[in-house]
Amino acid sequence: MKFASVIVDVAAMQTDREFDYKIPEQWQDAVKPGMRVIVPFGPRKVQGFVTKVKNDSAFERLKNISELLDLTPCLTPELLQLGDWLTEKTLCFKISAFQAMLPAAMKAKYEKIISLIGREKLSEIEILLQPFFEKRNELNWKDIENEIPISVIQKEAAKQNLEIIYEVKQKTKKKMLKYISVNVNKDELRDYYNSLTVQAKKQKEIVHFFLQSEQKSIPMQELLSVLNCSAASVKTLVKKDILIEEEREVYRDPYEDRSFQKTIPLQLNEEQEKAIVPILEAVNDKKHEVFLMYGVTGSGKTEVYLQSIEKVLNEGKEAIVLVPEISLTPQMVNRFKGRFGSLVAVLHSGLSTGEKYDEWRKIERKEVKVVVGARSAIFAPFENLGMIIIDEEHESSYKQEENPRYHARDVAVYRGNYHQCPVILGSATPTLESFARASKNVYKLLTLADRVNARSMPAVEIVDMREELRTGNRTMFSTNLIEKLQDRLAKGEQSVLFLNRRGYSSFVMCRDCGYVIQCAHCDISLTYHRFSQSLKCHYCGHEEHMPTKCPECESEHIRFFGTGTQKVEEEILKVLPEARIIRMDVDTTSRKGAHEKLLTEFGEGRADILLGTQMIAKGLDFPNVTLVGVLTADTMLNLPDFRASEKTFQLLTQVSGRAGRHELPGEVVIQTYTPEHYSVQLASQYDYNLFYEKEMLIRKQHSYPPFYYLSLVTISHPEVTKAASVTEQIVSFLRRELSTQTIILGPVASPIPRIKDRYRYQCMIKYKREKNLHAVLKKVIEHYAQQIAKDDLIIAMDLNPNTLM
DNA sequence: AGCACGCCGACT
DNA sequence: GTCGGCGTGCTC
Repeated sequence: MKFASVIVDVAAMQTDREFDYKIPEQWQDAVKPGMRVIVPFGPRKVQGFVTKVKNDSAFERLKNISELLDLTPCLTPELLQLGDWLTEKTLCFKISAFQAMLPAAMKAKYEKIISLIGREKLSEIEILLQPFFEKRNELNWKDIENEIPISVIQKEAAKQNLEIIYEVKQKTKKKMLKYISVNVNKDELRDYYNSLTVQAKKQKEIVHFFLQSEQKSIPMQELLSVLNCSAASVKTLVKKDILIEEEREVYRDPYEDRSFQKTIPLQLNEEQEKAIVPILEAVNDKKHEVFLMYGVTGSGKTEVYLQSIEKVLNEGKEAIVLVPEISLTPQMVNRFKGRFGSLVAVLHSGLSTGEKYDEWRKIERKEVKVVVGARSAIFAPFENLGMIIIDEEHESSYKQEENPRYHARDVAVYRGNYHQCPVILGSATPTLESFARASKNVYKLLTLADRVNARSMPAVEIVDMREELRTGNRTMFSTNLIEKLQDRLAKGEQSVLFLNRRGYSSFVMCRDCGYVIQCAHCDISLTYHRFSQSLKCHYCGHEEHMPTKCPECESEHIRFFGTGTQKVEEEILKVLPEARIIRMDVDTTSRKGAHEKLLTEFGEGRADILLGTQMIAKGLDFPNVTLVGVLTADTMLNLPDFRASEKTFQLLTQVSGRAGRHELPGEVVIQTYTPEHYSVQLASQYDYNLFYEKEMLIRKQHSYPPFYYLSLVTISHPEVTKAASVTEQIVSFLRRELSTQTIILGPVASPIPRIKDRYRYQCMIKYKREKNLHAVLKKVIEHYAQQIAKDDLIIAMDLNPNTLM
């Protein structure tokens, strides 16, 4: 008799442990750790992951596993182990860690069905229920839960008139297609063809098709349409065992109808050559090393990636490439598919659940060797990993902002160590954390200081918008920028205008009394949405009408402040009426494929100006772009975020890199209200090193990363006093438990003190070495487990948070 | 989490 | 005397 330890799909403190089950006889040899199963759990059935298979169990009254969902484990031994690590490092539930590693399609869906036990009993049951069973024997719980009191159903269930069935369903199935293939050899087939009479015309055609065809099998649909015959005649042949019918899995391929221009490795320049040598060495020596490839925009990092991967493939190994969601553009995909063709799987949020699942299946079945994808692609179930690349290493989207709050960079280092393979972090503006590690030789620094073909970085001009205002220019464009735009228009060159929306919202304010309209449930101002003429809250979704007069003073001078891309577009057209503008923001790119369409349009020169938000900051490479304008450089600087300067520097550098990437020289105009700020100044001079030094000093002064590690505990509750008092208790507990060198700040109200009618307090922990931190924080959660479950208390823990909001 | 069980007040 | 409210505890 064999037993399985199972982690069940119930994300809760009390169920966050293994439960043992008996493995039924027929699956004794089949069940392996890492497989998904369906198990009875209390009165219901849930999905679970087998973590161990063993010969005994300490528990006595064991139940049987109900169903086995996988033929091969979907979690490799490595991923199972990684699950333990994730659970410990991010303080999440084991089940959440497992689910984060798999495509959403593999998460179970639960259904509750009420089934009538015998038709003859229909008259016995509650009159209320009878009409529902008039035509059918089964009802979906969802359809009746609001129609009939639950007690009625429970009573009938107790009387054995009804049965409640708990079903576990898969979100997405494999896409199956019916295939027809030949079941006999060519000679037999020919004999059979000759034996057919003239009446069997269609059958003859079908057999003839297979006789002259190279392929042994063909999708049913295709066969029918090619020969214009009916399914009946095929069925006849299947019945006679000449043909055979089978279901086969097919992939939903999002790139099916696209062809990729095959590319060959480019000649590397001296710098690239110097950078790739240690990488190839590490591959050769099967050595785990982390490389920080610090390469200015346009220095040809991607070509180094491609040639490194080529080496890895030649060694018979696999590679993972992470790219930020936002720059996972077709341009980027093309570069990888162009070089490695069908060996590449692509994983990003633009794909449907089914498409993502299919790409993942290609990885699982080892049909691809390279994965290009966003954050979660770091969990690709490769078993022979030879390299992990994280492009744009500094991007904050590599950190998941929900449980498990992991950073893909940390997972990459873990996996690199497991597989003893190199990890490459690439960026033009590395995070201070990574650059500091490179300075201490923890990471190996590879530098690409020049752009390929020695093109110079575009000249950057900083425009002081306060000065503009003083000279009477009240528009959002400086005279300088308008002149340059006009110039490009005249020359037929293109411009990119970047509107920094982060940290900036279009709030509504009364010009008479200064009243700002806020959300009723959150302490945050509402955002004006022109499209629906309404005010929305970004945190809870609350929506209300745009008022015609101020709710405070009844003044009619109430209007919205702030700038959306729509507004900017209108403003440009006032000054440059002949300009053709493409606008890119969440509104214009929400439809599938819209993003790509707009970029293609711009690339083909069908517009003069590309106007957009964050999403145009990186990856774009258009030869005709010679001007980049940043409308508001400093909106982020005012956020309560210790990384504000770093993010501003990164963004300005990235955006500047969009201009003059080809023959035509580029120019950049940065508009700002704080031109003297070092992040603006140094970005304009492309001086990363000086920025690094300056920012490091400030981080040191304030005990922020990379000098200290950071953890943030956020406590929320519907009552202010409760939230505050619990935070107070937690802070004093932490002060007792943690070392004296550790800095514990709080309790303080969160930067956003209330979200969805919940008051938020936080406590910040700054530490250098704190061996027991994870255990201590876990103790905190355990201590409040009761209140979390019953009293609507939420304690959120973020180890190494990206933002302090 | 989601469900059953059980204890208490309000009702036929 | 029963119905239904929610607090408590368990799920292999």
